[in-house]
Amino acid sequence: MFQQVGDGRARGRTDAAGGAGDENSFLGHGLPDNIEYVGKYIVTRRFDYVKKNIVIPCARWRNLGAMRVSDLKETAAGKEKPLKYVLLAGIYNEPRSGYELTKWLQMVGQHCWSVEHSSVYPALRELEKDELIQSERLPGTRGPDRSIYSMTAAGLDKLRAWVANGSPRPAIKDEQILRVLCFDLLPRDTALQQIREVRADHQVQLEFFLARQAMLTERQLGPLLVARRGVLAEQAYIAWCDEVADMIARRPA
Amino acid sequence: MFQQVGDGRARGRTDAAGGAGDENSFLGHGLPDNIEYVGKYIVTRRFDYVKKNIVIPCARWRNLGAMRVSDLKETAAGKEKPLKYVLLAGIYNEPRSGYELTKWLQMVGQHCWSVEHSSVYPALRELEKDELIQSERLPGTRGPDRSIYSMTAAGLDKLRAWVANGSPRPAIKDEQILRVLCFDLLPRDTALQQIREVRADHQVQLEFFLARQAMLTERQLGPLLVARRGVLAEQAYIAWCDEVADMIARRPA
DNA sequence: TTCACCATGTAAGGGGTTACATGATTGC
DNA sequence: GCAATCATGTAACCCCTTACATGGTGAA
Repeated sequence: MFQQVGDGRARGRTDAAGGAGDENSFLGHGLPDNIEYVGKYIVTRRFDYVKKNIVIPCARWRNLGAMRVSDLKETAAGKEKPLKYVLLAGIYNEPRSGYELTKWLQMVGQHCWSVEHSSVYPALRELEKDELIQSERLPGTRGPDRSIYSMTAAGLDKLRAWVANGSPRPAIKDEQILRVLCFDLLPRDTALQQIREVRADHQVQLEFFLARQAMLTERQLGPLLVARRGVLAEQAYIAWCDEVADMIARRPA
Repeated sequence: MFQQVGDGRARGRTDAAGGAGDENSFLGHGLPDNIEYVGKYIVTRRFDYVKKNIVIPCARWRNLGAMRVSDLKETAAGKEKPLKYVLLAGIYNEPRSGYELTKWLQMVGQHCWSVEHSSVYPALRELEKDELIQSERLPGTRGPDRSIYSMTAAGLDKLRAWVANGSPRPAIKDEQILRVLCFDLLPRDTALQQIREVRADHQVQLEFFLARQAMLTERQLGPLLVARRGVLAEQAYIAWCDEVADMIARRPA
């Protein structure tokens, strides 16, 4: 019940602290409350090994190391990769084909989770294999037939559990901000023109989200709020572009 | 000069259209203007193979296929992975160690390019090997010595060329927006509490960027504008959270 | 003495993109 | 008939995260 790590370097204790009576004690220390996924016992030697799903407060365990954090992984049960939940969310709002999900993510989902079609189709097949979604073959309005996916009861439960959880912070990769960081490397006019082009691109995005917002009512609260996020995010980006342009324009060179 | 693809399925022409006189013609068609990186000749059979760096307008080339788009890759010369430019940008603004760059990206660069330290150190070594940066060993103020990296002339040129280019659109992964999309799966109070927690987290971020903005002047225009982006982005996120909370609160269930 | 932080590294693996592939249908 | 879009798929590979690793310093 207490697995020894087989790398020959383990120097810690390997005896079990187990037994029914001391389920909450480990080598004399009480287990901290904020441990979320615990199989039976925890030993780790570094605070920074332990993030996000499993939190252990500090190096109190430092010299006890024999078991690895990764041994706990299996206890974080039923965790799917994020894309699967993204697809479940898309299907929940409206039964969709793989093609439609891809388009939806690339248009509407621009600002939350954009992926290529080559990731979507395999993920859908896995979801169907796990019976979280089901498919129906329908003739295409134009073009070939497509498989329309819809939720199952199990899928709905899974999605609900995911929605109830907290999110990690948004992960953003935006090279443009870093280019602006180095704008003093460029002649003023080059910089100005670049930021104008960026602004124009976000203006197009903004208009898309505004149009989408206008199509929706409070009856479709979820999609409306997602569109609102698009509007607010693009407006903020455009406002920033304007500030950048102003500041650059006032610059001497 | 016109490479035949060796998969046995190539059915196209393999004769060169080359020669000094017809540099801009190919099999009777003029090359479109919007091709950015062209080695010598292009044949492709799908529009959607061709993205971002190389743009070919349509299936006009469809039945000419013999060469693959990937054969063009080497012509997009000197392209490094984005992280390297990110690090160059960080070092350009101020000589920094790997540890400092990691911290900088995780704090200041939250909203543009956050990475773990295990990606940073190898990338720095590659940059140094290519002589785009140089390092100096300095005693740590507290803790062990560290390698402080600074730009070389070659690195500065490389960075300037990158800054002058356009950026791809920001890539964002934000699960929270998709959770909101499905908020009607949750009891109203659960949803409200979740969005309040998210708001609080972004409030903390906002205050960080406000403090940083207050530290900077127009003398350090780049860093100031990056901080401004943080402020505007977080304000927009908080405004969205408030709208979400309002809408959810007015909801019946 | 413990805790938190400083500072740097390697190995494995995951999740995603890119390139490659096919072929039907509608619109100009 | 060319162009664009609909619709789905596979294989290779890349970048980054996660986990694992070491060890010094300063504050309570």
